[in-house]
Amino acid sequence: MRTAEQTADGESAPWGEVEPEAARRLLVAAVEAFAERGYHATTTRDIASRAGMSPAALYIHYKTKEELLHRISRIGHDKALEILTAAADGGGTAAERLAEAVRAFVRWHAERHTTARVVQYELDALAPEHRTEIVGLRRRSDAAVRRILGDGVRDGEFDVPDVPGTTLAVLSLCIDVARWFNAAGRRTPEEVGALYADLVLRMVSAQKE
Amino acid sequence: MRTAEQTADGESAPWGEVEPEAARRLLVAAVEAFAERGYHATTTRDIASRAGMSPAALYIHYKTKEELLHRISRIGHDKALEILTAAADGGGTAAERLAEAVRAFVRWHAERHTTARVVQYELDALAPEHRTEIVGLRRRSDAAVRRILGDGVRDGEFDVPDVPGTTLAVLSLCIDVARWFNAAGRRTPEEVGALYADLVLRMVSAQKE
DNA sequence: CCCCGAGCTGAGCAAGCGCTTAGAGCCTTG
DNA sequence: CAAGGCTCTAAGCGCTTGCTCAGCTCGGGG
Repeated sequence: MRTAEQTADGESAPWGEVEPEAARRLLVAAVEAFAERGYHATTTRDIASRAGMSPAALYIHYKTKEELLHRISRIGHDKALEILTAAADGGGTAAERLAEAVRAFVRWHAERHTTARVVQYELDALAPEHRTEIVGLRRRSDAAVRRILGDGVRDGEFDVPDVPGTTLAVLSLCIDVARWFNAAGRRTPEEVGALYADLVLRMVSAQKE
Repeated sequence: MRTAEQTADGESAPWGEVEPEAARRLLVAAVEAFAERGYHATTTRDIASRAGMSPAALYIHYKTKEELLHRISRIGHDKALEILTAAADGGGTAAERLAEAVRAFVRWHAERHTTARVVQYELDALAPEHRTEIVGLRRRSDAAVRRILGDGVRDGEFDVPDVPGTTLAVLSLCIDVARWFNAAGRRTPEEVGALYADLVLRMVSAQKE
């Protein structure tokens, strides 16, 4: 039986897997604080007070401030990898799968840009052993996109002279959405996802003649 | 007569305009430290010792640690704006000017990725009045690229349904180079610049039929 | 020869940091 | 109702932070 992990529409809630509730409140508070000020500029007192608790309460649920960051980074990277492998393994032509990968990945970076900012820009603040773990997940994300491009080239759908370089560029374009996306701005996450899927398809498509 | 501002080949040296020499040494040390660990995680003691001085020496040349960041950010943004306006105002077709803008802008982000990382990712650490000044420079950079795209659409060279959105995507793609570029990696700044110029041209080119 | 201002250092201050500890409150179990 | 365990708080420890200040050094002008 699932509880907090699932919402009515069946989509997984952002931090449903974090239990108990006090630990989740602290983690959500940490995501907001890290995204706003950065990991190093955020104090444990700030996190605790956002969660409505005393500074000491944090250490009942997490050993260190870095463990909080690691949990956030791990969950976020799992989600990112899930989105990209789902698109890579999905049905359809390489173009359809690439468009879906970019659309969904960008949508996640825009919709959850608070989380994504921490996930993408605080890697250096992780302890060495945690960083190598996360880097492994990132390599698998890279492989998923590279596979789609490779399939498209093989099937003659795409014209991509430099597959690794283009993979890097596509992922880079999507990731940077977390930096500039503003929830109060004019574009919705869906609109940005659609725009970016179109731009990426243009980057890789074989020219008609 | 120019001195430290110019090298033998006529290209401007990175921090030539910073005088006297001790102030420049401190600034270069700060760029390295900020890029490696981030502004908030860098101590004034670290900056001073990298420059071979005592912590107190920093405050003879700069009022605060934030003033150092502001000077770095200002010089970096001036350079970025100069690169983009030079390309926008240069001769040739819109496609040639866009390719040159991306090539030069990416090359700068790769070659000087230490500086670029501080310039692009430490905006939030600036004091409010310094931030608004820098945001103004960034808007002018945005306008330079938008102008090239607008010219290309007007002349029928480009097919760009969403000019502001595509401007954002092009700049975003270039800026993110500072995050992932590794000087020890396989690609040279020139190679990345050429690859990215090609990818961006594909994004905006009218399809042949 | 002495003085002087500029550049720099050693020592250190007040504030804030991550984290610990002793114990209070309260829910569960028998 | 008593015992035990879990969650949380108030207080604070040891340390580091950005920054200050009295004084040392040293090249150039009277």
